[in-house]
Amino acid sequence: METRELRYFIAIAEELHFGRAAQRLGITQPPLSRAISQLERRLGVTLLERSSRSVTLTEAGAVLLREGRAALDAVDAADRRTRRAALAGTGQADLVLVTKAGASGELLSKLLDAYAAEPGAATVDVILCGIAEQERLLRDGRADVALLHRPYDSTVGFDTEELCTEGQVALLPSGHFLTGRAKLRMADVAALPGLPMPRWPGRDGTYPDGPGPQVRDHTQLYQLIALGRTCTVLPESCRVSLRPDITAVPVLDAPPVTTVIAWPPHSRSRALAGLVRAATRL
Amino acid sequence: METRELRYFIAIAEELHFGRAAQRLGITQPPLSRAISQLERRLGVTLLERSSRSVTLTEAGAVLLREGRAALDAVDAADRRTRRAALAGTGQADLVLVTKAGASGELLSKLLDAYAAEPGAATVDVILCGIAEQERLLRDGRADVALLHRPYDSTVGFDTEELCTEGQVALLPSGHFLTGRAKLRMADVAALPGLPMPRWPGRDGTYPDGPGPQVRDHTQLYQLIALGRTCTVLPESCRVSLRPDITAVPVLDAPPVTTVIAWPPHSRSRALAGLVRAATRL
DNA sequence: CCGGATCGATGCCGCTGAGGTATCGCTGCC
DNA sequence: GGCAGCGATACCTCAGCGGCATCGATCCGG
Repeated sequence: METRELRYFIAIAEELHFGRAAQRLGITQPPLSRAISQLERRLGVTLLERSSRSVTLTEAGAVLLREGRAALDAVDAADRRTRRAALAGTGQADLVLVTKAGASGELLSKLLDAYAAEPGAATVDVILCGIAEQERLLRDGRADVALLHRPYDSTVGFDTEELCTEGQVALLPSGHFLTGRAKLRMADVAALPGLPMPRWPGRDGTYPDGPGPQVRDHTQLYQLIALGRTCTVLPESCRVSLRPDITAVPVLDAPPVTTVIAWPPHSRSRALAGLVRAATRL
Repeated sequence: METRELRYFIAIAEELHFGRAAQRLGITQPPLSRAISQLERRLGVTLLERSSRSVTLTEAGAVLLREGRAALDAVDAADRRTRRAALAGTGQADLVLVTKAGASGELLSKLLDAYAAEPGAATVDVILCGIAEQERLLRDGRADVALLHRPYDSTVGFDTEELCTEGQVALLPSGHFLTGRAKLRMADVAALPGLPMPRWPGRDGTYPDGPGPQVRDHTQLYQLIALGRTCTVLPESCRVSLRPDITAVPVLDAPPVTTVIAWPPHSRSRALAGLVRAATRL
């Protein structure tokens, strides 16, 4: 199976329309029709049900869509990582690290400092993004390593080392009556009248239903907390960069958050191994 | 990058010889030379250092070898799983499960029974093999799901659910003086004079150095234990199928072994989801 | 120091197959 | 029933893949 065929099939499987898929691929419709039926012939499998008015995926087609995406990501990763490997020492970044904006800022800077101090350390680029993108960046080779936070982030499919574990704190508007308490329980925070927990977008970009305000990043979140519209529970390391109009109170029974360094299991380059070593020594 | 180019490059990177690589690929040498230099031109990267008497990999070439193998495995997996998906309901196996021979026999049969009793259960094939092959089979799509044993097996790169945890027992020849004890410690077993621990092959197929006998499977192992040539520590579930000339004694401070069900993270088909559900309900 | 052997690169040719244009056949809709 | 939308097919062109012959560089034995 050639990657061209995979790309074609995935385009059709996503569009469910030969014409539009062809347009997206920058070719015309007939070669696309032929490529797909040839792929079906070679696999000995019907991938699409065509009814001259609509195209639908068969069971096997759905499998190939899932598996093919993963395979194409792997091929793209090979391409990108090879290109980047060739630039080593030219001032380009040898490693690309992704993490969530607003999380583990202190740990990250300590890690980068510690690694940079090592002899022969590679240069490290940092990308800040949402969790949904992190996985994708690691899988398709635009990034090499990530800082993730269990149990919030899934570490499925990656090799990991634990870096540190911390408790969680509730963030409340300063002056809120609960800020007088030295410690809280989840039940105290969950049912606060007038301060519903915020809703974060899922990995498909849509928001779950519920009473809380929609938030996309920590700036929005902090603003809404300061305004007295929401409250939240975050790892206690967020305290070092907290605005004065927000107060943090430890939540005893919140699950502890473990920061881990994660990378695709097969890609253990020398530079990556050095970074991981520096991280575990912190 | 096309899979053909990847296959060509990997062949050369492994052989480090254009002629032999071409032979292995079933083509002649000139097209291979051209394909590689074209790949290098397209990537903008030198992959091989040719000195007209020898071929060596560059840094970037080594990266592409690693990443390319993973990518090709992913493409092969897409191919195989698509083919198998199309055979659903034709009496072919819908799921292929791998595990080590001689481990968790009881758990496995309970799992298969429980799943088979579910409405709409798919047919499940079982492959027994060594740990080195398990990973590969899962990665290139010849298998869909595995039973692994932490901490012995690495679960890196896979999604897992824990099934059960058990202690470990020492296996000694019946009549050995230690079999009179109700419990042991690792130190008791490690330093037994005349009963050195056996040596298992690593994932490259070679045996580590040491005094113990080389073993390749449990039959060999049991034979050597019964002969009084070695002893070992295994999960206690091995007791149900133990020969009478071998005696098991609990080892209190041996690390507990957790049996997990593992699968590639992106491939969560309905059948697989059903099997995992049945497993967690055991 | 030279002739032969080895090995990768290059020039040239034939043919497969990928992509384009035009058109057909089917289907749902007004 | 006419028309529009959509995928399949027929036919053509040409890029590019693979094979053959050969070149140029390097190593080696004598």
